[in-house]
Amino acid sequence: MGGTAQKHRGNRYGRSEEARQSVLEAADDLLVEVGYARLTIEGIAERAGVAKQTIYRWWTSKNDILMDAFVQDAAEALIPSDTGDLRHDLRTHARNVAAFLTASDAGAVFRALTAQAQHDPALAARLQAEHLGKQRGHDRLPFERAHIRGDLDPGVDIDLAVDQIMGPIYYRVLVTGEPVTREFTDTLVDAVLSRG
Amino acid sequence: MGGTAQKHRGNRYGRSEEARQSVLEAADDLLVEVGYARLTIEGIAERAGVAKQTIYRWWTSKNDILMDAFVQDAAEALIPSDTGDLRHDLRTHARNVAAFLTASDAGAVFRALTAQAQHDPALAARLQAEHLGKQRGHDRLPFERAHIRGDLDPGVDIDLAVDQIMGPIYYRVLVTGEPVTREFTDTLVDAVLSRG
Amino acid sequence: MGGTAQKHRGNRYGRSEEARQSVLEAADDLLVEVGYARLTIEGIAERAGVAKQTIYRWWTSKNDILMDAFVQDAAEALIPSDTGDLRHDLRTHARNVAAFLTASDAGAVFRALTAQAQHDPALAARLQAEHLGKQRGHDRLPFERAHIRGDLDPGVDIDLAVDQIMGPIYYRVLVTGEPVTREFTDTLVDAVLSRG
Amino acid sequence: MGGTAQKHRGNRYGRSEEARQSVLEAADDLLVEVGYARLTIEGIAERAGVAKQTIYRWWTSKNDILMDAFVQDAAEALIPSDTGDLRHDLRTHARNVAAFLTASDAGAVFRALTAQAQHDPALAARLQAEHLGKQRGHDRLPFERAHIRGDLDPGVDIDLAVDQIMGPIYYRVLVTGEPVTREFTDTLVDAVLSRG
DNA sequence: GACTAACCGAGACGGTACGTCCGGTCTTCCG
DNA sequence: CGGAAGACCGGACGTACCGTCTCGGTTAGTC
Repeated sequence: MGGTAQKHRGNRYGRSEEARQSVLEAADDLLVEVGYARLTIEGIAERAGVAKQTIYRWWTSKNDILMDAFVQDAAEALIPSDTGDLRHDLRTHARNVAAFLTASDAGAVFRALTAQAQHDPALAARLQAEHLGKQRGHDRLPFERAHIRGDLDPGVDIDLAVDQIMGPIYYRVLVTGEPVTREFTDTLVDAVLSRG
Repeated sequence: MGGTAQKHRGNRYGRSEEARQSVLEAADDLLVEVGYARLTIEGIAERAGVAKQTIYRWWTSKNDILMDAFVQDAAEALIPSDTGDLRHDLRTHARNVAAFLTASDAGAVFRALTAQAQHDPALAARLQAEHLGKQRGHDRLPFERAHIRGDLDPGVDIDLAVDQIMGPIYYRVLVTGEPVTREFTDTLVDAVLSRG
Repeated sequence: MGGTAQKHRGNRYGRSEEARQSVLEAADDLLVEVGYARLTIEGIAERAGVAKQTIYRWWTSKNDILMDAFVQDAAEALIPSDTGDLRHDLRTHARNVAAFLTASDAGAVFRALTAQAQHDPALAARLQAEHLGKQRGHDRLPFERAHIRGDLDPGVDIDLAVDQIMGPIYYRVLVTGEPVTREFTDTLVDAVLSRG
Repeated sequence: MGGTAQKHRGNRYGRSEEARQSVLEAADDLLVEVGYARLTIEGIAERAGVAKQTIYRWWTSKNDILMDAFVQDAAEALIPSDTGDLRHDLRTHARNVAAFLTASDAGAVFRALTAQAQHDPALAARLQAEHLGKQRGHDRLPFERAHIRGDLDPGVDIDLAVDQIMGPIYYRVLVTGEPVTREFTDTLVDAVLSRG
């Protein structure tokens, strides 16, 4: 990315963008096909048509690869709309988050990464820095816009409100495994907005 | 236990209770000492002073062992008190759940199991059947007691209320990694009770 | 053996003859079916319908079992005929030895035992004591009978003569793997008798 | 050797000659030290300072390793001298064969391989192809040289003569366990030469 | 236009742990 | 007290990946 990697196949002036892409795609595909436990670096290398050493030159672990793949895929996702109607924007955003987590390939990668982050502080930090921080910013957006518009009760703690909407969604996905319906997300939004 | 396993060291009339205990304790200890990733069945066997085959005779995987260890440890934990005051009981329970998740050895095992359950449906099912189902029952108890006492607004959806309190707690623990303070849990309880 | 074992199934008055026979037959059968390398004590026990401990109570190793099985089977075999004609008796005996080694089940057991005796001195000693010593006596018989009849040149070293006939037969069977034909054994006999 | 394996430590252009040698020497040493039965591939790997997988990459079994070790060691051994005197050359050769079989490390490996070849046809074939065939050629040499010199009775069957000398030697070594004395081998040679 | 440093594929290597098989021992209950 | 059953500790099996290390080939800027 960025401009260092061009079309060459790799030499002292830069890495092979082609190899990079092959690896990320192979990792994505294999995660979906065989699952996290059976995802191996050797398998990724073979599927990508790349030497194992090439992977070790640029990534430190399979989590590192998945993290890159996830960042690339999920880069622009999950920015809430801005219709000027707080309730509507929140309801739509909550639904989108639920769909992302339960129905998309990127969501599968996210769940795998979140799982591994439980026992890998470095991964947890990267996930926080490169995704969760930004995502929290997105999750706060509807409230901040409403605040600017003057539509928001000044007593509202935005971080708490975000936790109260997002928390139960992630809880169902990661812990209880229950389906996350539209009724459920709408109710969560309404509960937060009806308070105060 | 149960009557099948007695004092013998294992023969055709039953397994060795001593070996069973050694394995579960070794697994617990090693998880805390070296972490999930470096927890191996060979390591458990060595620490427990047990042959590897004895482990494979009774358990199918290291997750299976951890599940047993967790069920044994967490069996009686996290039952909410009953003071007759719904708000008080909920606040105390929420604090206890948070402490369990973040500060106890059993909580560490739970987080590891929840993580692995993301890519192991069989483990997810066992976790649901042997812990989460029962725990949800416990989490509902304060509301049900209040309902019986006539202290609860009849319009309250108990399952939703539980998700709204527990969801954000697990979300912070498993996803964002933020600390779960007493203020946070109290506020969650109050938000649920103030609605309607 | 001996008379201590009768029809009972094993109690304080002696071992079970039935179990003994089952084990020896199972060992014989399995040796032919799966070969020496895949012959296991557990396999013999299962096939014989006998507990492993019963085998360990009476035998020390699978070689020990095979040795018993072999002694029982080959007990009366390979005694040379006595027609009064040294050349004829030797030729017939040499042919019988060759047939035993190459074409019989007992011969297969013998070859397996001889092989293992190369790296098991205890087995070598038992094989010598319980079979080879007796067999050497049988191999010498035609010469001794001829000696008594006065048909044998007094200068003949009987042990050497036996080695010169038997040696090449065993050599072909155990080492070169060449077929041992009637022409070959007849020639060996003639060569020994023509000398002197 | 031969050009494929050079000084490198093993890469796609060839294997590590150093590892190959370590394994063969470790196998040789351990066979003598602990005996065939206690010779394990793990033991060889540890002694050789080599990974188990490296052994499995290049050899199929411990017999395969021993076969390689034997071929390398015994390559040039046991070629009979050529003094122009058939009786003398045969006597010397017979004594050398006996000494090889009973007193040398390579002979110990040979006996182990011959033993295993009884129940391993593939090993028997390799032993035949890579050693016994060549050795039989060597064993025939004195007779062939004498034939060329015109010193040999044309009626002599060389293969039979070789069997009559070598057979009893191997028989004593592999079967009866009797010592193979100089008198014994000399007598065998004389018996073959005095016929006709 | 030859040189050269970094990247690339390929894959051998020393390791660790896997899950299985079997050896030999021990314990329990039955006959 | 012998035997059936089978759990137990121990150790080796053969396999799968790990992460490291050469190799020879390729490529693009430099001299």
